[in-house]
Amino acid sequence: MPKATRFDHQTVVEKATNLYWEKGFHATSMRHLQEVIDMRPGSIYASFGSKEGLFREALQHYADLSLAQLAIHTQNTDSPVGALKMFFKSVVIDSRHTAPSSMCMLVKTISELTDDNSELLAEAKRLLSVIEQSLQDILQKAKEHGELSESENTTRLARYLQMQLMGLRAYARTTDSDALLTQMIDDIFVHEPFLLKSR
Amino acid sequence: MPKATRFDHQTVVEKATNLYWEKGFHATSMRHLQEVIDMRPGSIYASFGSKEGLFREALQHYADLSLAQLAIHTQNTDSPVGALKMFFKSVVIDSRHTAPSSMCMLVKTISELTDDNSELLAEAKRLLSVIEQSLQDILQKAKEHGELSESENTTRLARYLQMQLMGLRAYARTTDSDALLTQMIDDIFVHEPFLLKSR
DNA sequence: TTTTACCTTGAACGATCGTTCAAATCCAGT
DNA sequence: ACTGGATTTGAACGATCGTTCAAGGTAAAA
Repeated sequence: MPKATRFDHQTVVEKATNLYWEKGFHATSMRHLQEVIDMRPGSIYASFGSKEGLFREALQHYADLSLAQLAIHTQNTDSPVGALKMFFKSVVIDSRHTAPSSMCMLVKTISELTDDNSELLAEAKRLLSVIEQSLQDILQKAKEHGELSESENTTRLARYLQMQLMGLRAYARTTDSDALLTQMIDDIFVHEPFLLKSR
Repeated sequence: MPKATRFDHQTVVEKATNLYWEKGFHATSMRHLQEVIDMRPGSIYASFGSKEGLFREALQHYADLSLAQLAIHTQNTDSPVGALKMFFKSVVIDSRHTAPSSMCMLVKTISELTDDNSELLAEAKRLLSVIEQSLQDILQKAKEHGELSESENTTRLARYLQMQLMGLRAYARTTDSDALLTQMIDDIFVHEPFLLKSR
C-alpha cells in the first residue's frame, strides 16, 4: 500500500514555498502542507525539524528564485536600467497571474511575523537586504554603462527601488488593472533612459 | 466576585484593533483577545458575532483613525502639500515608536488574508480606496492653493502616493534608522513645494 | 538471501483553536 | 422591594493545531 520511496528535496521545498507564499506562515497548517508536499509528519520532522525549519528553507528558496530572476534579466545586457525596468514589470505584473501571491513572500513574512518568531523574522529581513544589495550592484553596472551619473548614490537608489517594489506589489493586490501598474512602473522610471528625475 | 458592568464599546474596539494590528488576524486568538478587551466569550459573540465580526469593526476603526489623522494635518493649512509631507513623516516615523506595528493595518490585512476570508479582504480593499480618495481630495486642495499645476492628474498622483506609503511602511520594518526613512520621504517630496518632479 | 542501517508511515498525544449556552448577574420599570 | 428582560459569565464542546514515536518498509552491503 505505501510507497516510501525517498522524497525529492528540491520538489518538496518548491511546493512548500508556494503554499507558504500563498497562505502565510500561520494560516498554513502542517496537515495541508503534508498533502501538498506528499510527506507524512515523521518524514517532515526528520528532514526539516519543525514547521519553522521548513519555512526557513522556503524563505531561502524564494530568495534564490528572486535573485536568479534578477540575474537573468540583467546579465548580458548593455542597458542595466532597461533590464531593471523589465524586471519590475515581470515581477509586479506577470507574476500576478502565475505566482501564489502578487506580494513578495519576504514582505508578507515581515508583515505577518512578530517577535514570537524572531528567528524567521530576522532571516526574512536578512534576505531582503541581500536582494537590495543585488539591486545596488545593478545600479553600479548602470554607471559603468553610462546610464547613471557617477555622482548618484547607488545605496540610496537601491533602497528607494526596493521600497518602490514593496509598494507596487502591495498595491497590486488592490487592483485588477495591469494597465494601472504598468503606468506606475513607467512613472518610476520616468526619463529615458532613467530615473526618478529629481535629485 | 464578577463585575458584569456593561462594557464600553469604543474602548473595546480600540483594544481589539491594537491587538489585531500587531498580531494579524490568524495569529490573534480569541483567548488573547478576551484578556486584552476584558470580556468573556459569550459577551463577545453576543456583541460582535464572531472573530471576523470583531475584526471587521477593528478595520473600520483603524480606517477612521487614519482618516482623522489625515484630516488633522491638512485642515486649516495653506500648504496641503506640506501637510501631506508632515502626515507621511508622522505615519511612517513617529508611529513606529508608538503604534502596534509600523505597517498599515489594512496592508497587513490584504497581505495576510486570502479568499478563505473574502469578505474581510474585500472590506480592507474598500477602506484603502477610501483613504486613497481622501489623498486625492487633498491634492485637489493643493491645486486650489497653487501648489500643484492644474494639469496634474490627481487620481494618478494619489495612487502613486498611496503606493509609496505602502512601500515606506513596509520598508520601515526592515530598518531601525529614522534618518533613513526621513531621507526617503524627502526624496518623494523632492522639490519645494512639490513633488516627484517628472510628469 | 540475510543482515543492517536508514527512512517512511500513520496513529496518537496534549494543547489550543473558535464557538456555544445554561446559569448567574445586573439594572430599569413598577 | 420586587420583577422581568437584557447582559455577562465561565465551563464545556468538537475540531484542529504542531509534534512525537513505535512499527513497518526499503535498499544497499554482506
